[in-house]
Amino acid sequence: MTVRRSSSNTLSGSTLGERELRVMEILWKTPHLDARDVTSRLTGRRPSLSTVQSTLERLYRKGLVDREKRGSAYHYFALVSRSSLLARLMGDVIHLLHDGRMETILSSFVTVAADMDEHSLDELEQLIAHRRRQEEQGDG
Amino acid sequence: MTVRRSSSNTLSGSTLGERELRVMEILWKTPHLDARDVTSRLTGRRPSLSTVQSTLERLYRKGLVDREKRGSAYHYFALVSRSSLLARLMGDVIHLLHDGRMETILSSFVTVAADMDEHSLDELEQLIAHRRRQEEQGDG
DNA sequence: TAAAAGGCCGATTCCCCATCGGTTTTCGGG
DNA sequence: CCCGAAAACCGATGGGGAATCGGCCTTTTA
Repeated sequence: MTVRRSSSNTLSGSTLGERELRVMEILWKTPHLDARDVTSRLTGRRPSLSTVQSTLERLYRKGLVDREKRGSAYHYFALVSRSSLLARLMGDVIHLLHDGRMETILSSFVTVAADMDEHSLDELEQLIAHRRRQEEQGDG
Repeated sequence: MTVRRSSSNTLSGSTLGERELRVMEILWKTPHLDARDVTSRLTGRRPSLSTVQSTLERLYRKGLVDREKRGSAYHYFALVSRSSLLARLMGDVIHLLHDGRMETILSSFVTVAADMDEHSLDELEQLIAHRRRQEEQGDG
């Protein structure tokens, strides 16, 4: 049956797997670890060293981490912060469902924030104010 | 090689494929279509009817659409709105990267909004105000 | 230089989406 | 009530990415 397709999951360009996430968490907590260190810090079932190496390699190719040769082994460190990655993934999701109206997006923002914590609206306002100040300095 | 894993992409419970998204778009635009109608509204390369049926079936199982028998065929309609889905997917992403500090999340919100449109901060503020009014009325 | 440690590659397994063809069910008309 | 068409249903096929290792080659170092 002649079947032609490009990619099954065009959803987000920057999807991460479970293990990849765990590894990012470790690198955010403690930068500059080699594959062995990362392996030893994984909780629960420990995959083999080469498995972790593959994971790190994938993260490297995705541009989420960088590395340096230190002796024989690479030392890895996160290239994107947790909040950067969060922003990126949110951007992907938004781009995916964008209908042209900013109101739709922002409304969903507020919904999520409100559902999460009763004080988040206050914090959100403070952050907006902070952001404004930054923009005035650097851009205004 | 004995390999045991639960799921490769625990990223979001509600991930959608490309075609699934297209179909949702169509149902948001025009509710109550059967598989044939949906197929005819797909732009570009037209998959066969059974392909679209499978897609609708998957969306049905995911709880994103519901259906009613009308004669011999099902009529499908969206169960979640575009903005609901957006909120859901954002919630998934956030849950995934949550480090316990609300500030991280909200900061990413603002970053994304600011990157998207220079006026979005204003709109965001208005939405927060609107939300507050709603909460005061319904929640005291 | 030889052992050890690490990187790199290919093979597997899993899971999910996309895509159909073929079979069964259903429905409306004669 | 029976038949043919249309739809639903089922199972096979193929593709892609993640996770998982074993094994081989390279590099470090004692």
